[in-house]
Amino acid sequence: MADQAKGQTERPQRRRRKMQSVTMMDVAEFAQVSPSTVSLYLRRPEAVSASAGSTIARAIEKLNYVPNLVAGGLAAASSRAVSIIVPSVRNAFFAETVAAMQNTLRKEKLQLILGHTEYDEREEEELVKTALSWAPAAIVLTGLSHSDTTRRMLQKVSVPVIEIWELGGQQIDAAIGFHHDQVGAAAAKHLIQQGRRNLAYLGARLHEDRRAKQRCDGFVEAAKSAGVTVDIVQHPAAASAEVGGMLLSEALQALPQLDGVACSNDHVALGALFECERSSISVPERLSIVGFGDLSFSAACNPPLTTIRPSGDLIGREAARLIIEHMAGKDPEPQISIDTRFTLLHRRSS
Amino acid sequence: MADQAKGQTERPQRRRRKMQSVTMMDVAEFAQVSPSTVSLYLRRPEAVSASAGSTIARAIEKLNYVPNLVAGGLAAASSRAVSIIVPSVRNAFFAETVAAMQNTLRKEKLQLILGHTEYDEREEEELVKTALSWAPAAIVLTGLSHSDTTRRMLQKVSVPVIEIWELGGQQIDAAIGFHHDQVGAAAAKHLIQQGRRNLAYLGARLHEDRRAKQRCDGFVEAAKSAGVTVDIVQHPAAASAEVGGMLLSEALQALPQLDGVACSNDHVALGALFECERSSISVPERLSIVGFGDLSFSAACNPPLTTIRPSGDLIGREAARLIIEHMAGKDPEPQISIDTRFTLLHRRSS
DNA sequence: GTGAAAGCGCTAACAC
DNA sequence: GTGTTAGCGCTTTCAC
Repeated sequence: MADQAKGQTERPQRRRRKMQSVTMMDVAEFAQVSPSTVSLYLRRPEAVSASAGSTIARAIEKLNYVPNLVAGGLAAASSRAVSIIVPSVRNAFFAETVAAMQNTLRKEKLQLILGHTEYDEREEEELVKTALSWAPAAIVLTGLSHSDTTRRMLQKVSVPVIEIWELGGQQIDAAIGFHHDQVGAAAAKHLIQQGRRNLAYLGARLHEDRRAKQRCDGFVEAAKSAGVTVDIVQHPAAASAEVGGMLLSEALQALPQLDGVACSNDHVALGALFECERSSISVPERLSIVGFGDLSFSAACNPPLTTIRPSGDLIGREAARLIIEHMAGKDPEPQISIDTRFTLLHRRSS
Repeated sequence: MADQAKGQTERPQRRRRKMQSVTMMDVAEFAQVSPSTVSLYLRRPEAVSASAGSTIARAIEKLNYVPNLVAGGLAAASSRAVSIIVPSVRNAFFAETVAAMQNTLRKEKLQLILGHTEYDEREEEELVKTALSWAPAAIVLTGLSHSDTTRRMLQKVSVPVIEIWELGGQQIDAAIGFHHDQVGAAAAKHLIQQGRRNLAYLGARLHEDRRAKQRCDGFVEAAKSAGVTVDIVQHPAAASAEVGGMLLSEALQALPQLDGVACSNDHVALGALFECERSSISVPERLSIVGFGDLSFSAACNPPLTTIRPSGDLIGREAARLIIEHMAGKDPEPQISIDTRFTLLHRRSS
């Protein structure tokens, strides 16, 4: 299987390991040029004469040559891989960013290497270490909070580091995202503007999800400084509709006057909506609900959910852009931070 | 930044590229052993004497050595990377599988390289080609349907290929998943068992999503052979609650007698549920709804959604297991196919 | 159990 | 514009 399409007397005593069948050298031989010309053609076709170019193209086609990126990465001391580390791709927010990055990077033939921290800094540390051993073109992390070791490793290294989905802390190099406390504040302001005076924040996994915590804090602070009643009701489990339902009934019990809630995200908000339905609490008349995320169901539920959209895809595209520009030799301004903002979508749940 | 922690007279005229600061050779020098011993220690610690082992361990620690997996991959002609190609990680089903794989593979220090086809065979072909150029330890594809070129490339290559999320077609090598037509049939049987006689399938993106189509076909066939009325209502857009609402009202208009629907997935089912709420159609009294996926909201909505759970995480774990076993030298039976089954969760929407 | 030697397939100076 | 040359950092025989 390994030896077809190759001159049979060429390398007679190459040791028989599982090797690549057709290499750049084979292409070069076939096209009657040197390997470096082939290499050059592959990376910068315009730098090669038209005639040589087309001969090489034909040879590649004929031999069915697939370049070995591993070898290329070793020789160039930097691979065409980008390492991205997120809490989990099960989370729709990060999935969207990963998908957007991948879709932009693939046009440049860059590969994404994925890692999941599951919200664990130790795990992140391991992931960063292995990521580094791939000599990636860039490494993308979620959030600004990392272990000291992680931070040290990353600072020592010449790979560009991009932190996503959070702004407003100490960043290693580039950061792309938004201020989560501003999200919380926007939700509070919106509810107050709607005449609500007894607020609560329904929070899920606030102890682990730093950004959800920031949104919560921003909410509480804005409410307090506006002089309205505000409370936090939370659950240690991950955000889900089930948790949302539980949190809302708990909140209602604690604050019978409750007339406005903001939620960790739209899953929680959806659960709150379901709970209102079960308890015949009319939304938004008796209670206003604001979510976060603008997930796929948010515009379709009853009533449609007022929510804050974070543009996770923009984050991914911007990250990809930074990486591509860096590879093109453009030296990025250090410590750059890009605010992708967010949008409050006022729908009928408030 | 590249030169610290290294003997300064050792390699005086190494050209100044962006190179790794501390290499295996540095570790060997420091530990007073040969590089091959270090290499051996790293891969099979038990094959090295205890004393040498601990000296090397200390050297690694001291120098803060991070192995270069790219170089290793080149020398070994196979990298510690697994390529996984899915339609999109935005889709919760594939996200779950990817997450499960990653979580299993990471214990073996294997990396996941991710690619998105966006349901495009041409794109898949490109992705497979680049995947191959990474000399991955294995390559994982979604579904059994690929372009001829893709299939040919994959067959010619010695990398293990695993196709996931579909069973029952012509497979390249290993396949892990379930029969989607059986899912459809199970939904139909369930509805009929509940006394429903006028069924419809609410399908999203049936022209692109082959597996959704199979579920639909299985549904229709089972219904027909049971002698009940059945219809298909579909929309070209991706599955969403919005589409679900539209499809249900369309179905209701076409079949006023309609008393049972199965949906492309739970997003569509949720939308149907919302539409019932808006139109005051009581579920399940007047209409039964069955979804697919058991997504995070499915148990929490009103009424809780009867659905079919596909165990996407099992698929991921099994794929990872196959790969790990293969790397351990275990020759897998060729053309193995693992049926991960599915479970119908009877909740109150039917 | 350990080391010497020979690459893996490619890139990037640099000379021509 | 093209070829020559010298590695990139590691793994893997094969002796010892």
